[in-house]
Amino acid sequence: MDFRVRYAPSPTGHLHIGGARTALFNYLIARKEGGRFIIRFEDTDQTRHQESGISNQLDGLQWLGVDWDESVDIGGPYGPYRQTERLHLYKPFIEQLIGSGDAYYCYCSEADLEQERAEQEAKGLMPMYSGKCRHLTPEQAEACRAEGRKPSIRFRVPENRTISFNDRIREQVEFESGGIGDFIIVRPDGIPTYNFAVILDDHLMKINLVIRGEEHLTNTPRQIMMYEALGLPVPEFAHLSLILNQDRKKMSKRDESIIQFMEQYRDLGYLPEAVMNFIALLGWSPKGEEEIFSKEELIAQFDLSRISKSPAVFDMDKLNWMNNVYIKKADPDRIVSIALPHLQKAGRLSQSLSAEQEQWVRSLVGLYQEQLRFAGEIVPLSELFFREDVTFENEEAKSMLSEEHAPVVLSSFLSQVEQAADFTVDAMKGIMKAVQTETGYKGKPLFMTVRVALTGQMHGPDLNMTMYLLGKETVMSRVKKLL
RNA sequence: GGCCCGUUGGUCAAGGGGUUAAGACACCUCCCUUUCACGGAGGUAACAGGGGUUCGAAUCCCCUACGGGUCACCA
Repeated sequence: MDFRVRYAPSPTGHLHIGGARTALFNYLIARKEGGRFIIRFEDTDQTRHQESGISNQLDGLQWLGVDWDESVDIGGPYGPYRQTERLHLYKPFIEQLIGSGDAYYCYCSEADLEQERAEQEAKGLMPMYSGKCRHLTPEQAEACRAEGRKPSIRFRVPENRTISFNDRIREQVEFESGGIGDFIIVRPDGIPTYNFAVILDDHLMKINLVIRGEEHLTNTPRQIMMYEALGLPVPEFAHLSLILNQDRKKMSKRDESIIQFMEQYRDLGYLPEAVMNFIALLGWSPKGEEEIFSKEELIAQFDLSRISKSPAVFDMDKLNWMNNVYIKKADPDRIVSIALPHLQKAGRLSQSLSAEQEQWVRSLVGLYQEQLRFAGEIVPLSELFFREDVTFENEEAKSMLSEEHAPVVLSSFLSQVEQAADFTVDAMKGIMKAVQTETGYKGKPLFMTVRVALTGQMHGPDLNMTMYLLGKETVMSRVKKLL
């Protein structure tokens, strides 16, 4: 039998970390097992649906490096791939359930239900549908219709049933049907609810393993009861634990302690392969000690049995470290192309660059490539190249220039720079060497003096490259101001 | 509150009856370097608590605590 898994998001917004991980795990297992990965959209809630949600999800996954075999854009043998286009497919199943008595019409209005809930809560009971429309006589039903009430359809939850299933991650899980009230499967407007549509779609699309978030765990017994009432085979389930924020709370959409959407990572200059690698490690751990994996390696290594039951806290520090690992290894031109827009957006560079400027940017980004945690970080890191005047970062830096050797070193340095025939990176070495021979200073007194004079900082990237990138004019004017 | 799931260093985590309880991030120290970053070498730091079972429990069972999920005409 073909191995088929799916990611079934609701198209309400951007691709979230949790969704990305669910999609990724489905994708990895599909590729590993030589199965098919399907993306289907659960858009039955008309009030929340956003048209852009579909492309947000797909674009986010594409950026991450996850591809799919069947979905709304490329079609497939079991389409359509959005629920609102599948409404006609659900009809026979609804009729079957009504016919067998496993589902019934319920004429309660939302106001009725709300009142019922309020009464239950007042009595200290937990809200659960009472089942009062279960045994409506034809006359009562007729009366309701005469009042203009439009019925929803509820699933009749069997009494005294224990529903147990073997979750691939959580192992044996059991629920009692007594704790589950009859739930709505079709809204009065004829559109099925998620819990109902999802089982039909999974069945119709021949999904045999459902990998999804833990928030669906308690939906599972409902779904199993429906599969059974319909006489359909029940797929396997694997429920992934949640991803928590750094306060160990479930990430809420408004949570600002964590960057939650793929789009934001892309915009900040994270590398998709790093983000994929990192997300894969959220709740899954490889066999050995290696943690850096290409997509191909992830596919080869991935294994459902190594998924953790406990929730994972999203650790931004580690993501940053991992992204830096990938940036260091990346082709410099690629990092330039990601970093450049950040510099332009910050107003450091104009939108169109001369060939010379382009070369300059290449060197600039190259200077910082080893330490960038994400490409956007180039803006704060390279600040010293863009400001008008040198400002000293602290008193210690300033005092470097009041030492007695400072004027000696600087005036020698200035004349060497003035005389320099060319101002290439290699030429810088010669200049510093000449200053050394002329003044007799070397090491820290020499280099630190020049560094502080040019940048105002005691720490910074390679000095030769810094001088070269500053350019002859800037170097001279910065030194002159200090003499 | 009922039901369900979880709990190994600050974080991710390995381990599944006998281990000096891995490894990674972060942090600290040292080395490299004019400095920073990178890199390298070390270091601090954990089985939520209590009962069992067992010759022996981080590993198995029960209870408690804590965290989370869910109880919708949301997915």
